Amino acid sequence: MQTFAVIDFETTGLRAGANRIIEVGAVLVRAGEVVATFDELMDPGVRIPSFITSLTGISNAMVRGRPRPEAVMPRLREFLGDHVCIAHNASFDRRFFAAEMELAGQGHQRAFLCSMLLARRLVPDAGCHRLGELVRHLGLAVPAGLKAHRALADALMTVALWRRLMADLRARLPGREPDAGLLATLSRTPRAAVAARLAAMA
DNA sequence: TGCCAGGCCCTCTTTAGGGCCTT
Repeated sequence: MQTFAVIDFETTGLRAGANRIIEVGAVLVRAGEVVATFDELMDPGVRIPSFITSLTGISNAMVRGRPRPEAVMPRLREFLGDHVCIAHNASFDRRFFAAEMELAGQGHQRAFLCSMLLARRLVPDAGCHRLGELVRHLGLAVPAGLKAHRALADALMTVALWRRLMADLRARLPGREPDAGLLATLSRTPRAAVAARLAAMA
C-alpha cells in the first residue's frame, strides 16, 4: 500500500527564497490513516509581518529560540523519505521546499501532487476551492480544535480532503487504485475533459 | 520612488488579461 506525505508550510510571505518558512506540518498517510506526524516552529531570522501574525497566530515571540529552518529541513527531508508529497496549492509549498533546501545547503527537488488542482476537477460545484471552504462544503470530519492557518492543522485538513477525493475516484474507477501516476495525469487534464477521461478509464 | 510570486484556468482568448489559491 502506497504511503503519501501531506505537507504544509506557514511562511513570512508568498515569495520563496525572499520570504522564509516559520512552521511546517507534515503527516505520513498509509491506507488512508495517519501513521506519523512532523510539526515544528522555526525562527526565520527575520521579523514576521503583522499580517502573517494576524493570519496564522504565529508571533515573533513564539519563534524566538526555535531552531532555524536550515536545521529543520534536513530532518523534514528524512521524515518525508521518498514518499510523494501532497499539498493544497502544491506549487507554493514545492517552491518553498526547494528554496529552503537550497538555503540549507541540500539542493533537493521532489514530486508534489496538488489537492487543489484535483479538487477543482472532482468537486467543480464547490465554487471556492480554498482548503477551509472545501472542508466545509464537503462536510468533512476533521480532528476537533484544529486552528486553520497553522501548519499541522492545515496538513490534517488536507488529509481529510485527500481521503474524500480518493474515495470519489475509487467510486468512479471501480477496481482501480488511484496511484501517483494516475493522479498526476488527472491533475494535468483540462477540467472540461476530466469527466470524459474518467468515463473512458472506468 | 514604487513595486515586488507563480502556476493554473477561464474567457468578452490565442498578437491577452485577470481571477483564483497559497502566506
